[in-house]
Amino acid sequence: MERLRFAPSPTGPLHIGGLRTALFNYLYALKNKGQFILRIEDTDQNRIKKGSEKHIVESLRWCGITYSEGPDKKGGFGPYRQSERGAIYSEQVSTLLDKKKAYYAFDSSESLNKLREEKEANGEKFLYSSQNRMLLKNSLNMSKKDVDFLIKKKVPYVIRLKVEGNKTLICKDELRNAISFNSRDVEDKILIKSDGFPTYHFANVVDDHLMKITTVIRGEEWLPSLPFHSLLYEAFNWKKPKFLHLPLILKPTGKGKLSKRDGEVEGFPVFPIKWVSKNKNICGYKEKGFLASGLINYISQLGWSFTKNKEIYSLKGLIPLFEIKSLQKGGAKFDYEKAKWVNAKHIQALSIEKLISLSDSKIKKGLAVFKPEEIYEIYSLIKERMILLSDDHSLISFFYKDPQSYLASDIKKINSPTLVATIINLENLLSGLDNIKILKDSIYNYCKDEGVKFGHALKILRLAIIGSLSGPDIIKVLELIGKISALRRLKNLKNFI
RNA sequence: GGCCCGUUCGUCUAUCGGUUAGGACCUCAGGUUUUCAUCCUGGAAAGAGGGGUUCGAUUCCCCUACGGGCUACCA
Repeated sequence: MERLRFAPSPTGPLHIGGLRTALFNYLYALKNKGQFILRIEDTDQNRIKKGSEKHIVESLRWCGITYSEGPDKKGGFGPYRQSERGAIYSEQVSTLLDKKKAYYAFDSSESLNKLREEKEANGEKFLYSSQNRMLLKNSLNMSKKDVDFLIKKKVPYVIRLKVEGNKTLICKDELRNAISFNSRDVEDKILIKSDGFPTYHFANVVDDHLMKITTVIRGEEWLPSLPFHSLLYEAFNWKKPKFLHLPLILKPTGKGKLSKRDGEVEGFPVFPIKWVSKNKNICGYKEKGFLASGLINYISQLGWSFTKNKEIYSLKGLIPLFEIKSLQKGGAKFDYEKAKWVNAKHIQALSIEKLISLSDSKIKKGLAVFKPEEIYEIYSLIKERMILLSDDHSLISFFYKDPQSYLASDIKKINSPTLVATIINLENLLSGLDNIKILKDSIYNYCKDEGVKFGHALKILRLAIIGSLSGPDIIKVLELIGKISALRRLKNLKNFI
């Protein structure tokens, strides 16, 4: 059985790159009737940000990406937070030490940094690797007695993997096939840090093995670590999972991959749901007015493709379609316009009842003066114009609130020497009307008689009623708000000009 | 700099050696709706460059260019 995992670090909010990784793991697991689990990789105590784990969990929940095991769920392979698995890592690293596949290193990070700088100044490169590990301060070139002495004296140390030099390593990526590296370029990376915590590399490999992960789907930024991870599996003599590295999601403009900071700059969200930290409150897709299904649908197509000339799918609908071979290798630029278009399609697929239930309390309060069937009518009118759920504010408020002002450019568009006269005529027409249902015909006939363009008359009416030159069917709006409100609004416009 | 990955319309993508290189977003032009929008029709728009292999290359190989990632006791 396939077992997939999403393994984020709680160093900040989950962003849409991470969400897509989670999504593809989820899709692949479900497509193969396997399991999808969540594991929190909190091995860097310094970078943990409070609230991150909660943000990750709630984002996934909002999106409907469910996992069967995780920090907040029981499972047979827990705990699911790496910070709670310390004993496991100590035990595992000691087997590596016993097998002489790993060694103690006593070099301080300061001394190594200095070495790196010196080498770089000469245009050279420093690697803690087979090339020069014998020149450094580690258990490979010390007697056991000296090593024990240093450890006993509590001299800080790390544990590194011993990587054999000058071997060709062929690693397999499910998307790119064989990738070859030379092991001399692979560092003896740290397995256990001096604070006793494992590094990402070590904890990740140990946990994937112990949690029986069969396929690892992660971002392309991990591709350079693949040879190291492979070597680690080999050092343990463990069976490797399949690896698949997803193309990165790129910034819409400029260079590089999309990062957590881009949203604020580019004017679109980068988090599924809002992120609240100390004195900041950053809006997410949910708050922006996206449907979870719309967001998921859009990001699923970054690095994958809309198949069969159909582009709108629910999360569930995506599952049977998911296939590794239909994944893209190159990075994909994020396109907010298209994301909105996809979202609009998802809104259009909603029932009116559902749409009504999704509106916030402010709107519900404003609409309280209307009868239920009228409210239904209002939402039917605006639904097709909605791109974001939050568009309801601008689309609905004029039903219960008179326009407060008009754009000078709009006034200019309707202005003519006969403007005031036309407004007065419209007022008269309206007030003399017994049945508002025949309003449209009355205006039409009036226009015909007076030689006024029907479109022009309706423009004036629209500006007066909703305060804008574009909006839903103005006749229907007028029927809903009633004669009294309409007359008041016409008067307001007349007074304004 | 080193190592690795990638490259089809502006953007997301289809194409499993032979196609008028298809679709979607965006955009432009028409049309329907006696108003707005929806919607419909149509247009513009691409194989980075150079070498091979082949009867034939967007597709396979090599080189170059460009883009990206990694290069921490961060993930």
